[in-house]
Amino acid sequence: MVKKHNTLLVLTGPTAVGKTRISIALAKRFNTAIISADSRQCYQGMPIGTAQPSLAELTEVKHYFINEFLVSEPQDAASFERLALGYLEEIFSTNSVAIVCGGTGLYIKALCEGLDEMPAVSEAMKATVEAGYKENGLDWLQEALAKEDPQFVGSAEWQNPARLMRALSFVRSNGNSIRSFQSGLKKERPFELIKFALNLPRELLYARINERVDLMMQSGLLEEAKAMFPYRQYPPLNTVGYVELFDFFDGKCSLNDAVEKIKQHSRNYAKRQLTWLLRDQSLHWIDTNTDAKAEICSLLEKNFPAFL
RNA sequence: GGUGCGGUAGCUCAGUCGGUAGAGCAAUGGACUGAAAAUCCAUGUGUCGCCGGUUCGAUCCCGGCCCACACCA
Repeated sequence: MVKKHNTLLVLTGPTAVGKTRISIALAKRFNTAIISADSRQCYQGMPIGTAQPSLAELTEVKHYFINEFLVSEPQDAASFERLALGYLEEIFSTNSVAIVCGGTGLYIKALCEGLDEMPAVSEAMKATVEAGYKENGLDWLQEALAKEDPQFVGSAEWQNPARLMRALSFVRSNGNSIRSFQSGLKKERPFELIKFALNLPRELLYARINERVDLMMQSGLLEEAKAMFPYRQYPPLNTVGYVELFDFFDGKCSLNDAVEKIKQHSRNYAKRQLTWLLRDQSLHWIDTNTDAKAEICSLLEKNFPAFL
């Protein structure tokens, strides 16, 4: 028997565009599993705020990287790349099609193109640098980098403390500039890729986001956030839907204001996702206003008749 | 009715010792290879409540009016 090429179907798009529903339909059609590419749905204890698939959906179709980790064990793009490649191997052992679905563009890029290999930075060093920044500010970070990592100076992200802290803790841990590891080269993957991005006219998307936030509140987001409140210092809780409610718990704003902020920040987030995604020339864009599933299938038929 | 405080960007406010004004948030666009639902960057003409007066010139000073809030009756 001739072995068919394994194929990874990627389904992405801004938050609340309707990815989950369509990914389930596709998974059933191909009788395969779904790998979530979502930097927040992978944690336990926040199913409502991160809009995880429902329990029914999760039993209907096998999902990976959903509800899998504690918020005290933060994941990142590199761990996702490693894990997802493992999941894929498992899926491809019995199936020639796999689906990745999620809105975290960097994770999808990590899986499809790979991240450059680089040594780890110790947690202790991260903490030291972060403390230094908190105490001495951005100038301190910039000056330290100017001295310790001249190669990084003039970086496009010279004002971005998150990037600077990583760069500084990286040189201090490894002795070399993080830049010397960043080749930007794409890795070869042992499977075909077909990438879809779902979208909606902006006004409609924003209306859906607003509605979904109200739905989350009706479904118990407030209680969920209350339960996660003790873990707020963990990075995964630095998430739209939780930080705003934490502010409410702190007495910084009314519940109503918090909910409005969640909507607003979700809209901002959707725009950032779109900005990232729009640069990816390999994406097939699909308006979910139309019958997205049919559109995807017809595109698949055209490009990859072997599947159907 | 009286007194006080205020009316400036979509919102909250700052400011101009008189030369037509600026922050935060929002909005819009953008960046982003180990926190990515994070983080960062760019973009600010608005009858400075209305009508008069003083002045070369008023959003700023003066008078009147309207509106909001607080307190006193």
